[in-house]
Amino acid sequence: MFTDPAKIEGFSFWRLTGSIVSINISATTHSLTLSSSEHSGGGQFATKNCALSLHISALYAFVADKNGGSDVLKVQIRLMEDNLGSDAVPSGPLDKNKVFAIKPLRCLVPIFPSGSGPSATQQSPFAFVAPTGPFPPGSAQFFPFVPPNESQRQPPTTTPAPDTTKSYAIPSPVPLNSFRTPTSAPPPDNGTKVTTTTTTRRSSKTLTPYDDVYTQTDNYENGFTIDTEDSGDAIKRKRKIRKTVKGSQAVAVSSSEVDIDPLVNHLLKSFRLVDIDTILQADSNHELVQRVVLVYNLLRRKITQLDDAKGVIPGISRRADLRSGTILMNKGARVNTKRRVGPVPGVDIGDVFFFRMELCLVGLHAPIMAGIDYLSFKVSGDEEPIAVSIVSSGGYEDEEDDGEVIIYSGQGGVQRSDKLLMDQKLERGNLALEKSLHRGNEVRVVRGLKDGTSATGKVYVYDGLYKIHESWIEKGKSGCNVFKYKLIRVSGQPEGFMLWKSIQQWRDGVTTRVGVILPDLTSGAENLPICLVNDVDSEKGPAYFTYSPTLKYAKPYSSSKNSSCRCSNGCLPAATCPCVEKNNGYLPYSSGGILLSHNLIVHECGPSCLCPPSCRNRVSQTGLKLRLEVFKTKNKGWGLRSWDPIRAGAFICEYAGEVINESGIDSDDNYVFDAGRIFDPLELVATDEPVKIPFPLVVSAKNKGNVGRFMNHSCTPNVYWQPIMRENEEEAYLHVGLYAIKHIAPLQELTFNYGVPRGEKKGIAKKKCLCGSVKCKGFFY
DNA sequence: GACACTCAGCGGTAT
DNA sequence: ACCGCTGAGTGTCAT
Repeated sequence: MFTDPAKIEGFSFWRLTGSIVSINISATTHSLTLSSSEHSGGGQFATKNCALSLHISALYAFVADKNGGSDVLKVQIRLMEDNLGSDAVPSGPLDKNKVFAIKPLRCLVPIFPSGSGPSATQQSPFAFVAPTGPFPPGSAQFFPFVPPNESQRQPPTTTPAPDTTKSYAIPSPVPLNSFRTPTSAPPPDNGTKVTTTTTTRRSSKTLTPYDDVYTQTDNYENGFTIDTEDSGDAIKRKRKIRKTVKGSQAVAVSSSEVDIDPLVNHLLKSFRLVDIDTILQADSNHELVQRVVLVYNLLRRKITQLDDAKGVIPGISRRADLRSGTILMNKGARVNTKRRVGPVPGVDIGDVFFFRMELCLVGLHAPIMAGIDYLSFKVSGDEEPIAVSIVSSGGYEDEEDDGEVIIYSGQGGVQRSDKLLMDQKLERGNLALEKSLHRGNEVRVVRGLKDGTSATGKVYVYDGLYKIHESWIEKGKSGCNVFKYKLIRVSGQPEGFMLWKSIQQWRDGVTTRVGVILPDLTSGAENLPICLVNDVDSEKGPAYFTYSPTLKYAKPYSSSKNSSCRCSNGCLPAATCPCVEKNNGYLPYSSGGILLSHNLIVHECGPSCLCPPSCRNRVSQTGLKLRLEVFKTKNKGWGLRSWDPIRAGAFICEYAGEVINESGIDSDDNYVFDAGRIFDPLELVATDEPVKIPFPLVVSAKNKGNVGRFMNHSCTPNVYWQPIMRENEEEAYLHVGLYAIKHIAPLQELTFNYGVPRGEKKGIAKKKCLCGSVKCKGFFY
């Protein structure tokens, strides 16, 4: 019981002015959150302005007698007083015996005892660091901590100023500690270090979720009323529950969506994404996540291709990324729809994504634009947002140090190019981050990075869980207030973004890749170097061969009446050129060089076409775009992988070598590519036709070849091959293009399915498959 | 080719 | 209704 005035000594008081919207008090976390609002125009409340969170050692609340007909809440707060700097705070005569009245007033003014006051003698286990700095240069103090100016001190005319000289009667005080549930225990401290550096503005102690909250609402005119557990409906917000249209109920808003509806249905059916709830019981989350992203990209690429063919039509959306996402969402083809704190099933650290929609579809981050995803927790009838994930894309002025720390800027403030036009407010995502700071909940972090392999694109890397350790307000470039949050990665997680940093350093030559045998095994034959690496054993390299980036034809197949194009600026999708027509009227590649659909044959422009080498229809002819490396695998000899992330549909490389006769296949040659083999059907298109090639093609890369020869077999590959035709007027050259099936994170091994020889081929022995996939057949040819 | 600028876009939240 | 660390395209500028 709080009866002895002496016990108040050593604690700070806050005189609470301003129109307080809510007061949340957690007996578990020993924190107090006061939200103040501003009376904005139109007689409405904007619950915007400031919230203040403090760690308190004890708090007592009382309901006083009726004061002029309305209840008046009187709150006495005791704060630990360590580090209180008397010069930075308004000091003055302070009667510590006071219990202050809280009424709907206009601002929040801290009052600290003078420096000569007695220091805290009761050491609380809860650290309280005074909100008085030091603050970094250029930063502003959090609003409530700024010494108030006179206008702030002035109470509004409509409400009486708190009487700080008059003592209130204290009717039977009830310590809030009594609200604590007896079973509530402190959370496990997941190795998170409690930082108490001098710059820490808040205690970074891990906090439990508020399991017990004393909630209060403000109706402004009538003062405060105490909210009991079951009377919070006034502020209950009903969450809108959207019904997703499932199954055959097509969305078909626009005519173009009607066109692709059969394709969508086919994709969903062949990828078994029709009724995810049932499927989930049998399939793993991982597989489902993969399939959703795969289907999304197939659909997006197909829509892009269809859009391209139509040309630019003003007023018609070209956002294939959004449209394909919407279609899948409406069909219910998404996973992890229930938003959650912590990891998302089926998504691993290091997974890459290329569109915000993908993050949404797999349940990693729901908003398609906003950087902060949060959800509301029901707390005693009130709702309080907590952040669950952020996307750090460098859109604001973020900084990061070693890849484990992020200084994240809050949202809002109307961002124009790189400047803020107004102060950010503690609302929405910012408020959620603030709450998460005190709750100490884990926040998923997605790093948005520039995709070096694409001119405009971005890559999103899931970097695992972080915790918010600090928050403060800074003045941005344009002088407006920006909220800043310091997030530190939870330790013990697999490498995520750090890998990207390492790769960047290898690329920049800052650090050397461990185990490099040759910096460029092509000796300059390709336009990018290909590293030879062995960090597994002492083998010095693969058997000798001659590097040749192109396919060597002894004699081309003859072709009749083939037309070449005359597109001097390169072939365009909407134009009618013979090369586009050969591809059934669609240019096979996107402007970024991504294969837009799976084709029976890709007809690229040939040697006699008049288009430049930069033509969009010459993707496989312009050399490597990805920084590849040949590396020693643990148990499969040498393999191939990429330093760059790879988008689904991206051209990786050709399978180069010497074209040989079918009959000339050497049984000892492990570097044969036979286009005539039977390949597992790819569920990539709305067709069940197997790949047909116009004439046999067998390539041996034993003596001569390119990086393609190092790509190993897998029963669940991430790469597939696609016949590419390049024609002259009289000659036809068939090539083997290797394309990414799905998005591939850096340093993941690139594999394709080697296929099964047709009929009984002598000398081609089964080899033991070591791909390690759950669907491994155990052998390959 | 590196930005600056523009704008439609849509799920989610708040009103 | 409003918001937003999109994404693609176009325009502008300094190399």
